[in-house]
Amino acid sequence: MKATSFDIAYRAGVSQSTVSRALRNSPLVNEETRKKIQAIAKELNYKVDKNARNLRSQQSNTLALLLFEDPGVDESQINPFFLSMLGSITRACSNSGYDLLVSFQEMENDWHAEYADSNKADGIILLGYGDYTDYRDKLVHLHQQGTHFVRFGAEVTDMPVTSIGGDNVGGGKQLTEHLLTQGCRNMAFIGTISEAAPEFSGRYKGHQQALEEAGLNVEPKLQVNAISTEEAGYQATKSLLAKGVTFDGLFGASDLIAIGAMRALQESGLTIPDDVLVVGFDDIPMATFAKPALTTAKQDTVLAGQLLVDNLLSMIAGSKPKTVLMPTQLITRESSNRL
Amino acid sequence: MKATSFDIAYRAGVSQSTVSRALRNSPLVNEETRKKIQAIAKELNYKVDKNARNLRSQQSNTLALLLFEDPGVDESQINPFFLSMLGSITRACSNSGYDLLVSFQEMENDWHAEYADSNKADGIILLGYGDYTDYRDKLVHLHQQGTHFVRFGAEVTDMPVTSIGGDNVGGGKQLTEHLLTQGCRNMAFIGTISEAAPEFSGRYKGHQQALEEAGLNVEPKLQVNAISTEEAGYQATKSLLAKGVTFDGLFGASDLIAIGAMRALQESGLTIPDDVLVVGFDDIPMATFAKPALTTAKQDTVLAGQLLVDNLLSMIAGSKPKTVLMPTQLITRESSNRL
DNA sequence: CTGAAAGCGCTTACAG
DNA sequence: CTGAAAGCGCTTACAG
Repeated sequence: MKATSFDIAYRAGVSQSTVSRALRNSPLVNEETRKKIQAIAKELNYKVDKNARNLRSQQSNTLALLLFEDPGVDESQINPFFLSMLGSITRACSNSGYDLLVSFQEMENDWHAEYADSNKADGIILLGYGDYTDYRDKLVHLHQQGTHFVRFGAEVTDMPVTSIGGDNVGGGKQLTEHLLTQGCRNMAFIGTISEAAPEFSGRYKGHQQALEEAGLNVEPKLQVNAISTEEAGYQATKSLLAKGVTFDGLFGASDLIAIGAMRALQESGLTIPDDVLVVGFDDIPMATFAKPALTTAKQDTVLAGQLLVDNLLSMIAGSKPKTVLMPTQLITRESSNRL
Repeated sequence: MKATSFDIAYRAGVSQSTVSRALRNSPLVNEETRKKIQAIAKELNYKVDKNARNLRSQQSNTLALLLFEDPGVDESQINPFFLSMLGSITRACSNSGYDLLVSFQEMENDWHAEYADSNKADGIILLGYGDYTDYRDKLVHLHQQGTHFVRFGAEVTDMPVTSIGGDNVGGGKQLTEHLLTQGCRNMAFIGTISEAAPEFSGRYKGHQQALEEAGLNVEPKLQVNAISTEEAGYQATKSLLAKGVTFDGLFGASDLIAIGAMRALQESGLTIPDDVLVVGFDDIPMATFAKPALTTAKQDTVLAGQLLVDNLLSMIAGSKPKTVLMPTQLITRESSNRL
C-alpha cells in the first residue's frame, strides 16, 4: 500500500501534523526532526496525495490549456504553430512548478466551466484561432464566475480577456514593407479578414498601412479568404489565378497558407521568387524546409508561453492582468529574395 | 462562493447523499427526485469538486503523458511526429472521459514516481525516443510499484513494459524493397543504430533483410549515425558525401533525417530523385511539403493514440496488457519516383 | 428509494 | 517547536 503521512509519523515517533510541516519545509519544524522525517519519507517512497492536499488547500497547482481549432481542420493535424505554443507552455508551467492539463475543445462543450469550477485547475489558458463571436458568451461567463484565464491572440477590446499575442499589425506591415523593398507593387493577400478572425485581420491591416504609406492602392480583389491550412491557401490561390488576377507578391496570412499558395503558384508554372515573391507569418518549422524557404514574421513562441503562464499565475495571485503585444521578427529567406 | 452538494441538498429538501447519487445517475434515486436535483445543480452552476471526488474514490480519471526527447534536441522544437501523437492521445483521452496531464521530462527527474504516486493520474503514457539503457531502472521501479503505464515505441523484450509501436522492421523492409523496385542497388542509411535506439535499429534491420533477400551485400560504410533532427540528417549526409562514398538511394531513419539529407544532397548539386532516391519514416506533415515530396512509411498516429489509451485503461481496469505492433503504410511520393 | 455517518489524506488555525 | 482537532467536499457501505 501507499504510505501516508500517518505511517511516517508513526515511524518517526512524531505527530502527523509535524510530518506535514516537515515535508513542506516549514520553518516551524526542528532541523533534526525535519531531516529524520524527510529521510523516512524518501525511504518509504512517500508522495503527498495531491487530491488531499488540493482539497484541503483549495488550490490545485495545475493549469488547464484549452486548444481549439477552426472547425474546417482535419482533427489529426493540429496547426503546427499551436503545437509549438503547446510545447513552450508546457515548459513554462513546469518551470513554475505547475502541472498542465491539456484538452482539445469543441465549441459546444462546457469547457468554460469544467476545469476551474471543479477545482481541477487554478486557471485556464485559451489557445486557438476561432470565431470569437461564437464564444464571446462563454468568455463573459468565465469572467463573471471569477475564473482566471488568459488567451493567446490578438487583443479584442470588447471582451473581458487578458490577451498575449504577437503584433499582427506590426508584423503585417513589416512583411509588406519588405516586399515593397524587393520591388513588389501588386500584392495578393490570402487569409480570412473578418471580425471573427482578428489575427488575420490585424495582419491585413498592417499590409494596408504599408501600402498606403507607399502611396499604393489597396485592391480588394487581391484579397481572398482562407483559414489557416495548407489546403485552404492552395485553393484560394488557385481561385485567384483562375480569375486571371495578376500579382508580383503574395502575403499568406499564415505560413501554412503561404506554403499552400506556393504549391498553387508552382503548379501554374510560376517560379518563386522570380515571378512572384511569397511571405508567410509565424515561422513554423516547415517554413525553413519549404522550397523555396519561406520568408516570414516570427512569433516568439517560447516567450509567449512564458508570458501566458506568468500572467495567469500573477492573476491567480491577485494582480491585475496586463495585455501584452509581442513584436514579431522579420525572417527573410529565399521566397522573397530577388537578388 | 462555489456551490457544494450540501447547498443543493438544502434547496432540494433532501440529504446530501441523495444529491451525490442523483448527480452520478445512480439508479437508486427516484426519477423525479433526480430531475429536480439536476435542475438545481444546473441552476447553481454546480460542478463536482474533483479533488474531493478523487480523494474519496481513490482514482483520478486522469492520465499523464510524459514526453522526453533526445538530449541533443532544441527545447522549443519538439519532434513533429510526437506532437502529432500528442494530439491523437489528447483526443483519445477525451473520448474516454479522461483528462490528460502533459509533461516534458528530463531524464534526471523523479517522473517515475511523481504522478501516479501522488494520485494525480491513474496511469502513465511514455512517449519519446530515448536511450533505453538510461531509464531501464526507472521503468523497473515503476513496474515494481504497480504503476500502470504503457509506452509508444519498439518492443523491448527485457523490460517490463507494454509497448504500442509501429512495425519498424516491416516498414524498413517495405521502404527498401520499394527503393530496389525503383532500381537502387547501393543505398545509404542515415540514423543511429544501437541498442539504445531500438526504433531506428528495427528499421535498419528491415533494410538489411530486404537487401539480403535481393541478394545484395550490406555495406557498413553506407550507414551513418544521426539522431532524429533535420540538422543531424544534414550533417550525417554531408559527412558521407565528404568521404566520397557514393550511393543511388538514401534511407533516412525518420522524415526529419531524410529532409536534412535532401538538403545536403541538393547543396552538393545532386538532384532528387534523378541522382539519388530518398525515403523517410513517419509521414510527418512536412514530408508532404518537402521539395521533392518525401516517400515514407506512415505510422498511424490516430490509431496509435487510441491504442495507447485503450490499453492503459484496460490495464487500470485489471486486464493483462498486450503489446501491439502496428503495420506501417508505404506512401510513395516524388522523392523516390524515377519514372 | 433515502438518510446518517464514516472516512479518503491532507493543511492549518489553535493551544500549549 | 509540537500535538490534538477540525474540516476541505465528496462517495459509499450500512441501516432502514
